[in-house]
Amino acid sequence: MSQSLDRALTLLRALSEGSRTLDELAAVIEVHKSTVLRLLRTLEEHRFVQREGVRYYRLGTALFDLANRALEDLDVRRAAEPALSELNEETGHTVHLASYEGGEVVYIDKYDSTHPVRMYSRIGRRAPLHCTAVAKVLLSELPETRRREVATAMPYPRLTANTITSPEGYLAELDAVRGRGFAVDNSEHEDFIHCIAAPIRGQRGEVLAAVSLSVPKVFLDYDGLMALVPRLLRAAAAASAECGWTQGKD
Amino acid sequence: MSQSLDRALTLLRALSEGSRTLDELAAVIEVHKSTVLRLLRTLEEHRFVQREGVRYYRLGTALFDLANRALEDLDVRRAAEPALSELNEETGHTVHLASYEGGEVVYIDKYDSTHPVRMYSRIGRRAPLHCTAVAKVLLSELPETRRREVATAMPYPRLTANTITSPEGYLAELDAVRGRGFAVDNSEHEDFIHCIAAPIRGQRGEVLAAVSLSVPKVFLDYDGLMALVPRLLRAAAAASAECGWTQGKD
DNA sequence: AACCGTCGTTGCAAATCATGCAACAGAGGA
DNA sequence: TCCTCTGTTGCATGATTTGCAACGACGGTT
Repeated sequence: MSQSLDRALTLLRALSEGSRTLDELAAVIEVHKSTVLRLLRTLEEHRFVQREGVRYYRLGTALFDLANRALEDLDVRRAAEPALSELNEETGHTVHLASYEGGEVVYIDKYDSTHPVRMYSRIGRRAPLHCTAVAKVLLSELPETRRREVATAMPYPRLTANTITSPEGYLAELDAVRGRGFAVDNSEHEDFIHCIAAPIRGQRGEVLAAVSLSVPKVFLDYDGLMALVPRLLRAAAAASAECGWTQGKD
Repeated sequence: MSQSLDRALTLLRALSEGSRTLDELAAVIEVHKSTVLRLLRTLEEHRFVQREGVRYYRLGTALFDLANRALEDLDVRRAAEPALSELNEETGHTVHLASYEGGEVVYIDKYDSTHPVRMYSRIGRRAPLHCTAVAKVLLSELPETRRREVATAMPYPRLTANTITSPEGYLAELDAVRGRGFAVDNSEHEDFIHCIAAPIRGQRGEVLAAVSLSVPKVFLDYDGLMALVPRLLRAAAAASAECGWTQGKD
């Protein structure tokens, strides 16, 4: 709708992959370099980009500022922090906090494993819907019609031998998740990692976010992972309590 | 230079303070609300903003993604991580990593205190130049002329009884910092906290970033803080080694 | 040392693109 | 039910942005 803005945002995305020169960027959005130059200048004024030497441009500090300020404002994140941090320290494994935002599942917090072997993840990253425990938790409590819409519209790329690859299979899995109160990713995303996830609920019992524990299979086999479920549920309950959830406490 | 882009970026900044409605935003940039609507639509397409219900807009997930991807690409940050994390675990105090980017000192990483009393800070935030240990470290090794330019141009708001409030005082302090290899913020920023910081160096000995330890005065008095200097310098040296620094190792 | 090529930068003229207006729609409250 | 408040759309106007072409700075090569 707004051409110049559209172009500028595309530039930012390009820059997120690393520094670029002026006409590399011009090639990306297919316009004259003088046009890019002017866009970059406004972006620079607002500190969204930054010059690196004379030739290269990269993302600027305003982005860090904006993003982290917004993250901080997420109440769930603040409220869940103590419980998740404790879960991370006690188990030593990677803990993720994810939430459902505008049709996608996004990692909004992360506590790295204290073990030397770590998995790769990033705050702000979008989680695949069909093969992660957090996504299963978050989608499992959508209204049924919406759930079906999403499940049929989304892609099911096979990533490992265990990946669920059909809407029917996925919808059945969501029902199971809702029934037992936690979700499992049994190496459906990456061969060497499996995860469990549980919901964090708010005042009215609605699901605000999902906590997950991700464990390399070399550390714990499937049964070992299942043994962690009570600990995970305890953390999720503590976080939920902080968010005003009272149901089930009586 | 680019009006619509300029306006859109201003909108983002406004949204970083919380959700806004359409005409609240229109008031911010003083344009017709239809104009804002169209800008928001493009921002929404790129996931820079997100609708919350039908009335409110807030920042979207693309921002988190961009910012954290960019942060991750900072080599210093990755390289320093193990050393800083260890420093944080051993001392239990808040560790900050800051770097000098385009004329400002920005926090690029943070390890929270394990003590219940925590200080407030945020990744992406800009640090005041005249009263923080990290800024002193980073500015102390600028070329002399540049250093003087910066020191005379910057403001010196008095924040505590100890705040340095003149360019002369500050320049002298920078010389001292360079001489002894670490910087101190002796409650110059906030009354109840004092900090020490040291440089992380790269291949050619240039300062890439600064590590700091921030300690509430109720935990450690000035002498206690000074006793931590060797531990801080050890962490800084370890991080420097990871960044390719070899000088001084022989 | 002089040349050439590459890349960033600027002034200008043309028209595209963004803007404001005014009218419509839909939700919520009185 | 009516009224108000807020979001949404179509359209005409012209300000804004765009591409061009020429300039300048830098670096590498012969």
